This record gives sequence, structure tokens and C-alpha cells, in this order.
Amino acid sequence: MKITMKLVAEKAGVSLSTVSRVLNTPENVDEEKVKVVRKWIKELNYQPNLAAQSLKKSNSFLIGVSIPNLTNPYFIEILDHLEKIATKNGFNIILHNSQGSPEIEFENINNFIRRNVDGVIVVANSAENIRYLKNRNIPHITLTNQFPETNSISTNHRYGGELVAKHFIEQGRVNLAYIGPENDEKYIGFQSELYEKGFGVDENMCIFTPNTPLSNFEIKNYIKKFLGTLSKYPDGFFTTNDTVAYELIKELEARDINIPKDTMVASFDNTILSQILKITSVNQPIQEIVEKGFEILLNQISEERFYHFGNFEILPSLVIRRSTIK
Amino acid sequence: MKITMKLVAEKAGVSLSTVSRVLNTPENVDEEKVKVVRKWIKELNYQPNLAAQSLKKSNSFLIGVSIPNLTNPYFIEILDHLEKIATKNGFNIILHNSQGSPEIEFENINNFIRRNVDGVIVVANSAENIRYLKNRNIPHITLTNQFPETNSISTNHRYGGELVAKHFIEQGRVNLAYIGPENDEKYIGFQSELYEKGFGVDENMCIFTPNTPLSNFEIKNYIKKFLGTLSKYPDGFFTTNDTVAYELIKELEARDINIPKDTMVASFDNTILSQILKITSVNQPIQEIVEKGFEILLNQISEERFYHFGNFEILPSLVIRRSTIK
DNA sequence: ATGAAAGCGCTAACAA
DNA sequence: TTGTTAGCGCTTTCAT
Repeated sequence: MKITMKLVAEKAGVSLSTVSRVLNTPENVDEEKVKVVRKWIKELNYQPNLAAQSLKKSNSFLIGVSIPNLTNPYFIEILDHLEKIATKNGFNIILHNSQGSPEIEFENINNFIRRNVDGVIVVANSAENIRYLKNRNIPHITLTNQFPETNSISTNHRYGGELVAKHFIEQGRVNLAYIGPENDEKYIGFQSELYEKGFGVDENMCIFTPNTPLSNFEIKNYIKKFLGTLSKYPDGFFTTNDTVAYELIKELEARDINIPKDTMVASFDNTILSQILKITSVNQPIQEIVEKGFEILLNQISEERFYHFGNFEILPSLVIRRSTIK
Repeated sequence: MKITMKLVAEKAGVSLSTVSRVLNTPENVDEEKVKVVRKWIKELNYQPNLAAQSLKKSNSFLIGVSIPNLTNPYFIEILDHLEKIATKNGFNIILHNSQGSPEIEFENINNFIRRNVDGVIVVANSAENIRYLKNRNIPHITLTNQFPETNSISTNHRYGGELVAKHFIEQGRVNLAYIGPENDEKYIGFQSELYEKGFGVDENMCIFTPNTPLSNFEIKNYIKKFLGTLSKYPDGFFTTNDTVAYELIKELEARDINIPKDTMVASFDNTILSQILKITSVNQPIQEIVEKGFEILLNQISEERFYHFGNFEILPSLVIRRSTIK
């Protein structure tokens, strides 16, 4: 048997609206009645039906979260912070995995729309999908990556790449390789810092991966194939994230390459993976990113529309560990 | 501007109910009209409002998921499988972190009720909360742990403990310690296997932790304090999960204790942590657990009530790695 | 095959 | 201060 407001009203001997008022504006209700109603609410452990509320008020206190995968610890940390801050603010999270696919991401977003979510947070795979959210006037932010004409919170990846290049140069390593998407800002920063100091990146020493997040299995295959083609190893590797670094290190160790003696490894994200494996990694202050992002989202939600704030950028730092200390 | 069924009906020049029929029982609608309506649905990218559907049909296609934390990779793997299987079956997941607290868990469950979820999946902290779900007649299952008179999917922890004890004995290590909750089945199995073979567990060599999931910080403190009190180290440690093993190993390494030479470490869950750190660990077949659990939940959901299936048990296996090989 | 109308549980405008 | 009522977007029964 369903415990509805109607039931509470009957038990308490008042009308529906009185119960509703006790819940929303108790100051407008006779004290005695407030007491009786509250007693019955407690007695029955009445929980208001949020679907009905949502229908009536056309906000749902739901936030759709779409992330590319749940194997990258970086996304998990984001999710963890998101859940906490959302709950604190009275929102619930609907979680979707996009598996790095723009099509699945589009389906996720449509599902969020069906659920009448108040806002969307997306670690996005596709600019198209972001435009869709914008055209539908749905409050949203993207995390981690930047997209034109929308709201994103991200660390300055280019600066992160520069930090890594500087550190490698300081360690006397200038014959360097990169593994990750070619058009990534972190690679551009890495490259330009090297050129500026009179060095360069040999692109034959790089693996340029597709722009979509890869499964661990795909990563491993790329690396295996690549290492097989090398006649000599670079002085150091810069990888696009910790998961890639993890797979790389496994492959290097399998080939009896010593880290950091024979070659060094630096990566991006500073997740628990790099902490465990003692990998030098670029730290993105996750809590700060999530808090700022949520604030911008709430601003849009309270105006009930998408609002263009632009990109909010946070400077990363480099955490130096065993993998790059000579 | 909201894109509702009414708008589609107007554009297509038919009534509301016809649009609804096109969506639900198109075989009962004139072919031509189906075409026109579908054209407009596509044109407007109409997405039905699930809150309204939910209100009307009193099912929500929502599943509430409450897990104790997002730092234990074991729970993440569960979550990952859950999201995929739920989406595949047309359900969405509302995610809550209970932070190991029965009170927060109770709040989470009440929130699920407010959301009118069709079912609840909980990696539970409290038998009381499970009873609450049962009394409310809400379809639910618990994962990982068993509770009386409800539905749980779990691996046989006792058997897992036995496997670890057997393995230690085979390695010639019988002076053993345990870190985890005292009343845990895996400890009971560990202990009884040792006794059976004529050995024992020195309880002074154990850390009995509270029954609630601990933060990494708390774990570290327990271990630090404990190791400080030891005059000599046990032959081997059995830890309640990989996270504890990780903290233990860090502390042992800081004290220059060699693993596996000076002491061995075996743990539980076989998450990515134990894979990375090469820790022997008891594997719980997560995919199997999640699939079986979801099946039992769907059974209840289709009957629209809680149904007592009992505990469904899966036998774990031991994955042997460097941390216990002499 | 189609439309009108009632109702899911709630809120809010209106009337009393 | 309180109750009555309309309506949020949808499904479904009942007429037609």
C-alpha cells in the first residue's frame, strides 16, 4: 500500500493542501495542525513522491552525469566528489557511462532529457553533443575538456605539458616520446616548451592515439606494437594519462627496461595509480574543479536556462616521483 | 519551450492519445498516422517525460544503488557492471554513497523511496535498513554481505579464508596475522582451517577493525599503531581487502620489511590494486554476482514486490601472486 | 481506429 | 488559516 499525501491528510483529518503546506510553508498553518500532521508523517514514514513534485514544479532535482568510463580512477574521483556535493545540495545523480562513444553519449543526454534533469555534467566525447545541450537550453557544464561557446572547467593542459617538458630537461633527458592524442593541448605545451629550449620531439617516437578514450586492452595493443618497432628507446615517455602509463610500464618491465635508469615515465592526472606506481604525474585539483563546476551549474539551474560562462581554467602542478628521478 | 506530447499531437494534427498509441501500441494505429506522428517526433526530437510516465504507471525504471564508498575499486567494478546491465534493461541508476554509515544509508533509502525507484541494490552497512526495505515491500538485493531473511548475492567468504590459510600453510608460513573485522566469515574460515591442520592464530597478532568500512586514513593509523607494538613480525598477513593490504604494504616497506621474504601478504577482492601491487588475493567473480543479482531484482520488480529468494552464494578462487611466493 | 476524459501525487492560485 | 480546484505530461478506459 502506497503512502501518499492523501493518506496522511485522511489520518490527520485535514485537507491535502494543509499537508502540503506543513511540508512547504508551515508558518502559514495552525500550530496544532502542524503537530498532528507531522506526527502522522513520522508515524507512516511518509516520503513525498518526487516524480509528482517534478511534474508539477518542472524541476527534478536530478543531475545527469555522463563519463567516458569507470576504469580511469580520475573519473571515479570526480564522480565521488560530485555525488557528495550534489547530495549536499539536495540533488541526485543519474549516472551514465558513455564508453567514449559520441553515439552512446547522445543517448545518455536524451535519457537525461526524458528524466527532466535540472542540469547535466559531462566529461564529453563530442562537441556535437555539447551543442545539442546548448540548443535545448539545458544547464550544463563539461569537465576536463574545453569546448567552444560552452562552459567548461578544466586544468590548463598545455601548462601541464610544459611542466613535464621542463622537468625532463632538468633531468637531462631530451630525447623524448609522447603517447596520446596528437591534437591534445598537453602535447602542444610539451612540444613547444622543448622547441623553445632548443630541443624537439621526434614524431616517430610518438604514438598518436584516437581522440576517444581507449580501453586498457586497446592501449596495451598500441604500446606493444609500437615498442616492437623501436630500435632504441627514448630517454623518457610522456603519457596522456595514468592508465596509459600503467600499461606502458608493464610492457617496459616485460622487456627488462629499467625505470628510471633506462627510460623515464611521466604522466597526467595524478590518480591513485601514479601514487601506487610512483609515477611522476601532473596533478589536476579535482575537488576544486568539481566545486567550481557545480557552482556554475547551480547558477544556470536557478535561472532555468543555459548560460555561457566560458572556460574556467585551473593551473595544474607536477608531482615528482621515482619514475623520473635519476 | 518544452517539447511535450501535446505539441507533437498538434503538429501532427491528431489527438494526444494517438501519439501515445504510436509510442506504445503502434499496431492499433492507422499506418499513415503512425508515419506522420513519427516524422514529428523525430523532427522535434521529442523525448517522453519519464516523471509523468512514472506517476501514471507507478513504476519509474529507476534503481537505487547505495555503496559504502567510491575509493574501494571493488565497489567501482560492481558499479560499472551495474550501470551497463541496468541501461541494457532500460533502467537508470541513482547513485548514493553511504560512507559506511547506517544513518546515511537510511537517508539514501528514503531518498530512493521518494524517487519511487523500482528496486534497490545495496552494499549494506546495516541489517536494520534491510529490514526497512523488506517491510516497505520494496524489491531489493544486497551484494557482498549476507543478511538474514533477505536476498543477497555473495561469495563464500569463509571458503575464501580457508583458501588463504591453505596457501600459507603450503608456503610453510603458519605464524599468521589477520587485519579486518573480527566477526567476518573470511576470518572464521581462515582460523578454522588453521586449527584443523593443527595450527592457530595468535590474536595478539591481529588487528580487529570496526565493522564499518574505514577510510584509507583510518586504516593507515590502525596499521601504524599496530606495527609499532610488534617485537617481531608474523610470517604472513591476511587482510580483509586490497585497500588494507595496500596501506599495510606501504607501512611494511617504510620499515624495510621485505615481501615476501620477511613476511607475506594475502588479501581479498582481487581488484586492480592487487593486480598492480602483485598481491595474492581472493577473487570474487563480480560480473557473475552482478548478473545474478540483477536477475533476482528484476524478478521481484516484475512481481512488484519484495520476494524472498535467500542467499545466492558463489565460490571464490585464490589468485596467487608475488606477495606470497617464497 | 480514434478522441474525450479521468487520474497518477503533488503544488499553488483562488475562494471562503 | 483552510479547503477546493486546476493542471503538470502522460496512459488507459470508455465511447464512438
